[in-house]
Amino acid sequence: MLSMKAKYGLRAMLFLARAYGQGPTLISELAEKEAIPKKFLELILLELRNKGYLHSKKGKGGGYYMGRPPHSISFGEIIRILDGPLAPIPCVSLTAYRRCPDCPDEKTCGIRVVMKEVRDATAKILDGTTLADVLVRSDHLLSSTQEALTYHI
Amino acid sequence: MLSMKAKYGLRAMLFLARAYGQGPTLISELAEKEAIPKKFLELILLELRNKGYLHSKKGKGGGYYMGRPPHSISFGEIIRILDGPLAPIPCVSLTAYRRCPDCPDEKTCGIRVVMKEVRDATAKILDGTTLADVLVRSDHLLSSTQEALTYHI
DNA sequence: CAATAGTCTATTAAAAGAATAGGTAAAGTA
DNA sequence: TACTTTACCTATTCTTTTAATAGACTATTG
Repeated sequence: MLSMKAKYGLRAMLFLARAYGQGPTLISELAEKEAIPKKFLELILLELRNKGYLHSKKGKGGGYYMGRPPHSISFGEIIRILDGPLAPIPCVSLTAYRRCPDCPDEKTCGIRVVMKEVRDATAKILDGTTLADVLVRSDHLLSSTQEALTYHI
Repeated sequence: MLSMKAKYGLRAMLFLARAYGQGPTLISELAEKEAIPKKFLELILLELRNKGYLHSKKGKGGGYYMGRPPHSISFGEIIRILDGPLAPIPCVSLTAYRRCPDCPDEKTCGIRVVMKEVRDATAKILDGTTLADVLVRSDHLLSSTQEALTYHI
C-alpha cells in the first residue's frame, strides 16, 4: 500500500515537474494547492532534496524546484525514497535484499518465486514511468474528457 | 508489503494443499513445522475457514484440511482475505474501491493511472497463480537443485 | 465423563504512519 | 545592519496497524 507520504511526494513532484524551468515554488503554495499538510510536506521535500531530486533556495524569491529534468525521474525512484523497497517481501528486493529469518531454503520457496514476479512487474512499471510521462498522460486525459464534453454541447 | 499474517497464511495453505486428501492436520503440527506462532496461526486459519477455504474438525483425529482443491485457490484470494485489497491505492481497487478524499478529479489523476497499471499487473499474477501451481513449481525447483548437486558429485 | 482439539473474545506490546511544534539558519531587502 | 522571508532540522505526539498472547468456551471421540 502506498503511504500518504509517498502519495504527497508524488503529487508534489508532479507539481514541480509542471513548473520545471519556471523558478522556485513556495512550500506553502505547494501545500495549499495540493492539499498537503505543510509541515509534513516540508519533511518530504527535504528528503527528496537530500537525495538530489530537488533543489531549494532560501529567503525571498526562494522555494523548491526540480534538481533534474522530469523525464529523468521515475515513480519508482520517488517511491523507494519515501516508502522503501517496492518488493512485497525483502528476500526478493534488488535494492534492499534481506533474507527471511525463518526461511529454510530460499531457492525452493514457492512464495518467494511468486513475489519475485510481482516485484519485477511492479518495478518494470514504476521504474519505466517518469514524471514527464505522467504529465503528458494526464494532459491527454484532461483534453479527451474536455473534447467529450464539447462534443456533447 | 506482505504482512507476516499473509505470509504465515500462505505457508499454511501450501502445507495443507500438500496434504490434500490425506485427512486433517493439527494446528500444533502446522505451527511447529512451519515455525509460526501457534496462537497467531489459530486466528489465521479461522479466518480462512470462515471464508470457506478450509474445513476443520474438532476432537481427537481433528485438525484443518482444504475446503476446496488446491488448483482452485489463488494467492490473490488468500492475500485479499488476510491483508485486504491488492491495489496500492483504494481508488484503483476493483474489490474494495474507495474514492481518495482529497482527489480533485479522479479521471485525470496521473498517479491513479500508474497505480492502476500496478494493480492490474499484480492481480494478474496473484489471481493467476494457484496453490497447486506453486507446489509444482517448488517441487521442480527442489529437484533441479538436487540434480545439479548429483551431477557435481 | 475425560481427553483432545478447534473456537472465540479480549488484551497487550511494539512498530509504523501521519502529523505537529518550535526553534535555527540562510538569503535577500530596506 | 536590522528585518523579513523562507527553507532547515530535531524532537515529540497522536493514531492506527501489526503481531502476538491469554484464557475461557465448545464440540468430538473413545
